[in-house]
Amino acid sequence: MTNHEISAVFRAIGSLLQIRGDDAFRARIYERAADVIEDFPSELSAEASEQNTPGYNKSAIEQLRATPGIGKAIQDKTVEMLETGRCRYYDDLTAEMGTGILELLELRGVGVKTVGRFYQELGVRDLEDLQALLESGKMRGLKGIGKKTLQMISESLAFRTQLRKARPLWAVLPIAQRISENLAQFGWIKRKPEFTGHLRRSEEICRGIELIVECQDESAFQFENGVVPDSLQAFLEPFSQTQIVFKTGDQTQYLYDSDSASLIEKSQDEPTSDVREMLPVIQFYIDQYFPASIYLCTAATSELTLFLTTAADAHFDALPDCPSPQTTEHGITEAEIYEELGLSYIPPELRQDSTSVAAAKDNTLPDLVEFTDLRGDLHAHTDSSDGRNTLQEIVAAAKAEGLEYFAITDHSVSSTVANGLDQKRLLEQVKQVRELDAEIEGITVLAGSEVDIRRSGTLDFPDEILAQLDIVVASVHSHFNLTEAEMTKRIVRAIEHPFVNIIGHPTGRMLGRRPMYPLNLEEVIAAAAENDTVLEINGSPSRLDLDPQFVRMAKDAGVLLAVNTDAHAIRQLSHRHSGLNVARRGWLTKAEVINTYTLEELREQCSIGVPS
DNA sequence: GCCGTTTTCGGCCCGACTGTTTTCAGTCG
Repeated sequence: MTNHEISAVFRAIGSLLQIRGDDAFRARIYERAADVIEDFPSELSAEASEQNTPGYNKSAIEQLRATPGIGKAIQDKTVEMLETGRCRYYDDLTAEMGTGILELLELRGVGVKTVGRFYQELGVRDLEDLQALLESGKMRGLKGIGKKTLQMISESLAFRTQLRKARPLWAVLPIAQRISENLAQFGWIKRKPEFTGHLRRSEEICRGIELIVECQDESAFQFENGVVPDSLQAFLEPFSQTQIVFKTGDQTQYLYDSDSASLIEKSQDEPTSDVREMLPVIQFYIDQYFPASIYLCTAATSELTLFLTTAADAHFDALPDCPSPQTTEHGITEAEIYEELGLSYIPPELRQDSTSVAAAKDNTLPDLVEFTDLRGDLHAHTDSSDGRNTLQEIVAAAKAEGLEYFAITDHSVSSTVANGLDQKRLLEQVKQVRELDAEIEGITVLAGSEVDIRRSGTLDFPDEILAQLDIVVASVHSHFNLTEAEMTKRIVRAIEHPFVNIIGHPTGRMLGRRPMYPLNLEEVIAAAAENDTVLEINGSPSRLDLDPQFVRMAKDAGVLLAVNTDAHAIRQLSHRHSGLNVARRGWLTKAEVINTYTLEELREQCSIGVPS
């Protein structure tokens, strides 16, 4: 198991204990353990840490045990998970309570106390139970839950229900990776499975998992006599609660019967001429709601399959012609397919809608920004506010990543929960940053702040303080329930502030948790263009804010963007990757992303890197 | 469950603010 998976188990234990009404302090220990392991600097499993010994990474476990708050019980359960892949304590808890109850915690308007009451007093075990309860009217008159709260729960429930079919990339990726790793072990697979569909397009919200596996030869997916190889049976076992469909290339469909491990021919659908319907594929559901497709191909058909399955429907329909399924022995490459279609090559991230097809026809597709173009990060936190690492640690890590410059932007005083810095602490930090910058070779450290935009649009620090900073990122962290007009005015006011360089996570959305706050993006973008204020693409997988559609709007208005990590720990420096994906999906070129600038260019063109 | 002893139990608890409700749960990063 990976650190991430272990962390998720501990977090679930913590939540379940609270819902059941156990000791809150004990529950908190599990949550803290989840935090520690999530951000642990090395993988605890020997495999994941690439040590050759089987089992767990011994020195990492010792280091974990030495962490404050991690005791023997947590260590034992961690080792148990690394050795067996299971945690008996967790299994017992979920056997008693189910896992559906955890989904209720994601609802807005309720916390662990209310969910605990639903569970303990009303016997609610999942979203369906709650939905039924809401519809029955039994929730009305419940102590402590008034009309407004009820309304919020209802809306949030609808948001969650929708989310079962459309999930954030960060939630889907680990499942897809696990499936890919499981498949890769089988002898009939020639090389590691490849992501396609939503995953290959790097969509922030996925509606399915689609993988391509290249088989040794076609016999691997003809399934003659209804025989399914043992390895595939083992693979499909966890999904056998849902319908599993096998399609061969000739439009024959089979239903998989897990009891007899055999295929039963399914009544024929209407014949179709859509070549995508003729691809050999195994389709099933990850759980009740989320579809997965595993496309089977050979070396000769792999790139064609990749091409056909990467395009979103709207994009596919806009293609001038459908590529012919005939292939040569070596197979046809995607580049050759585009050439044949009379189009310039369209990067997977742009195969979302019809607009890229039109641009490919005219040869006007942008030259998209590349990961290697990124020179620095302009939004990161240390343990002075709510980051996990010290200034020295995270700067050293940024340097090791090859960054040329790195801005320290801890929270400001209003963000009390995040231990925001007051003026005195900020000025102390600025001094430390300047000292570190003078000391360290190979990277420039910038002194900044992620300043709260207050309710009225004023900033959390006076001008004479802001003037001493190299960079000011201004963000909204409170009062999310303003009207659209109020929120727009608030943010525009911050944009107009002469010392603000960048607006951080401009729409405030949290993928899978809450939608963006009401905001008139046209006005915000127009103001940013007018005032030369940069808008942020926040690379945190749970945000990915701005959304690509807004990135494109900003680009078209001539606004520059910053791809920032908002790193709260060293590992989160990797958020540059997810941020870059968004930039590419928003059609950005190198010149439109300020992190690709040299420090000198940043100073001259963005007034970043110098006190105001 | 963890920690640290006045060494085998007792204390631990992100916190200011909001909004709905009437005394407290939820929110924010």
